[in-house]
Amino acid sequence: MVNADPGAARSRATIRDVAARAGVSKSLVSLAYSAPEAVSPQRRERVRQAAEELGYRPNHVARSLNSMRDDIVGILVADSRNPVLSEIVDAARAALFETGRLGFVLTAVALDEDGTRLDIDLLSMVADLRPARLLIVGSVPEMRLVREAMPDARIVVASAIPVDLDDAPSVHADDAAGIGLAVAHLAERGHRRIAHVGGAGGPTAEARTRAFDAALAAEGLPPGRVGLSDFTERGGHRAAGELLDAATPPSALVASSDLAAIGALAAVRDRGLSDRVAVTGYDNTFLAGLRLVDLTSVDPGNAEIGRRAAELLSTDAPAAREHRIVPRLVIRSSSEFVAPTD
Amino acid sequence: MVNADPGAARSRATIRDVAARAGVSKSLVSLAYSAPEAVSPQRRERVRQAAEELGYRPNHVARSLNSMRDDIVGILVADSRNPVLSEIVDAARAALFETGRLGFVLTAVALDEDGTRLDIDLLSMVADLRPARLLIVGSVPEMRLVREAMPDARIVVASAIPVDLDDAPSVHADDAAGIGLAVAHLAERGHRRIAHVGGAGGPTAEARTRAFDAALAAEGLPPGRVGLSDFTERGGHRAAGELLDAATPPSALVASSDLAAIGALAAVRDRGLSDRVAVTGYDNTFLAGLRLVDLTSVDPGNAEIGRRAAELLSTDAPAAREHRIVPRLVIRSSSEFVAPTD
DNA sequence: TTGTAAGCGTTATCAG
DNA sequence: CTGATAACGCTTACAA
Repeated sequence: MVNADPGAARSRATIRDVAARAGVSKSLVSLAYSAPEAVSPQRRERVRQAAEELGYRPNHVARSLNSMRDDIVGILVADSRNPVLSEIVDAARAALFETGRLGFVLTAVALDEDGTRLDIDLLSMVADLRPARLLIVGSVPEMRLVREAMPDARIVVASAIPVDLDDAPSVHADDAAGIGLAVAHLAERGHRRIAHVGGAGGPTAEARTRAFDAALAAEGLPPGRVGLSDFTERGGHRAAGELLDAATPPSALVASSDLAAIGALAAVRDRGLSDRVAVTGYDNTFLAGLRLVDLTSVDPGNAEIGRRAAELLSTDAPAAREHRIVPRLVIRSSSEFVAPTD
Repeated sequence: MVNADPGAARSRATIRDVAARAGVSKSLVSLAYSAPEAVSPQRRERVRQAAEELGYRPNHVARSLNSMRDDIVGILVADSRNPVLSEIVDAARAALFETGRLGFVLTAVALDEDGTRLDIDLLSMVADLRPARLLIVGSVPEMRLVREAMPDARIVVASAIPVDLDDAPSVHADDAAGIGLAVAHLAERGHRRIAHVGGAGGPTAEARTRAFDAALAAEGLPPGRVGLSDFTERGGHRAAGELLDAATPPSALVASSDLAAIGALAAVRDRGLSDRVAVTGYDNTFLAGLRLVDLTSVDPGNAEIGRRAAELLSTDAPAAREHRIVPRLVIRSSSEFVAPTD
């Protein structure tokens, strides 16, 4: 049998193979990886070389089996197709990589007949890997279950309010400030009848609507109408249509998302009101930057949210419960013009 | 010490706890999961009940440590932000779920200073989980390394041509047919000077360009110009601009992606040529369906690609090397009108 | 049909 | 600094 040949790399080399080749014990090899400074330089080098020759890589699974791992961090993302969340994830991954950690991203949310549910199987697999740190990106449902599955992990939530998870710091954009920027910008351009397209689709939407009301008041403007819309293009189109067809239509629309804003833009265009009705979006996704769209949008600073979250995750120090990132407004042609005087 | 109390669920229940509670041995519990029919109904029920009471879930990591797992399948996606790939992944996951398998998605590709590279650490972690089956979605670089890391796994490639992986079946859209649909549609509308926006950005782009040339010939049309563009909006905008500013501009543009088409649409609009120059996209992503865009696009049938891939993955039977999914054309206003006569 | 024992690859403990 | 030895949670021959 060929298998009898010890040199026949049947499959991956193990720590034993490395030890044998380097002429040391298994434990020394293990040490050489986990606490290099505790091993004499000569031996360390021999181990390194043996490992290289054999193409050895430590088995993550075996490691996770008997100790919590601080070198891997789980990233649970609520919706893998949401570009906002993707940006945050990418930034966080890059930052984690800097600290020498391996971030693996899993979409642990499944679409159920009635809404979204946490995929318990996937969650338990993540838990089995025993990551010492976990990043939750977006509004993952049933966060309590996450904590139960990983009672000892440090958890940070990005771009969502932690629910049932009162020990997890969160990093998110300051939506009130963001909406405020949009409203102030429009007011500055002379708009006085500003309406909101949004308010539906979850707590984030509701918070943005409240921020809208507050921002109008802060600018000394009369209360604005709200066309109820979720974050979708269809919703924005419908809501904007209703607002524009009213007796006294607004001259500017502040939408709760870029998609809703794009729907609103279509409604505006359909009525021949382009360059008469301003529109602003939210999130400054790549959509806003498309030449065909060219939408003024609030940039929540997703990359910074990701970085800050990674930072909070990497430390062991206690952290403030809430971290607000300051948004900025990216002005494009959808709102550049001055409000027409009635 | 509280720990002395065996009932104090320190953390997750293990197979031992279940065995103790059910009054059987560990192995029987294991058997009850892996080969239920080999265990007497009474014992099986007792095990089931004990497991439920303790909230026991098998530890995936421990399982993977000593046997290849056919219940989990790894999904390697080339670019988590590509909506086309996301659709395929979602469809595949749903189909895998039907077969009782757990599909976990990992983006194993990292952006390097020079291009994309496979994230070897992540790949080896996937390999450590020992999935019996692996789905590669999109053009993952260095596929050879994937095979090396998992020599015994069944691999299927979706939406990409397997490179260095001659034993893996692939499922992808029939791009030649797709481009053919777009060209035929335009020809039918009276267009005779049709140009292509694309050709750059990888083998897929090149294949689409060849298909474009062939399609023109098939329609009996003269060869068309190619404005070199990658899949991005910026690329499409630039390339379309050049084509439109030529001495004899085309009356229709066939783009290699929706994004490139959207860039082209902007170039068309900027020149006041809307409703005079038709544009078609490729992939029929949600972008094409936005009212503001309303782009005719080739739908490659991503959901079906995902389903077929999952199907091929789930069986053990040898499969044909290449599976082509038939695309269809979704006609929208960007190309509905009849070509203006010169 | 059930139980015993030996791994899977690694880390932790604790004598040398 | 090194090297046995015992976990980690599970599967899987092999015995009973």
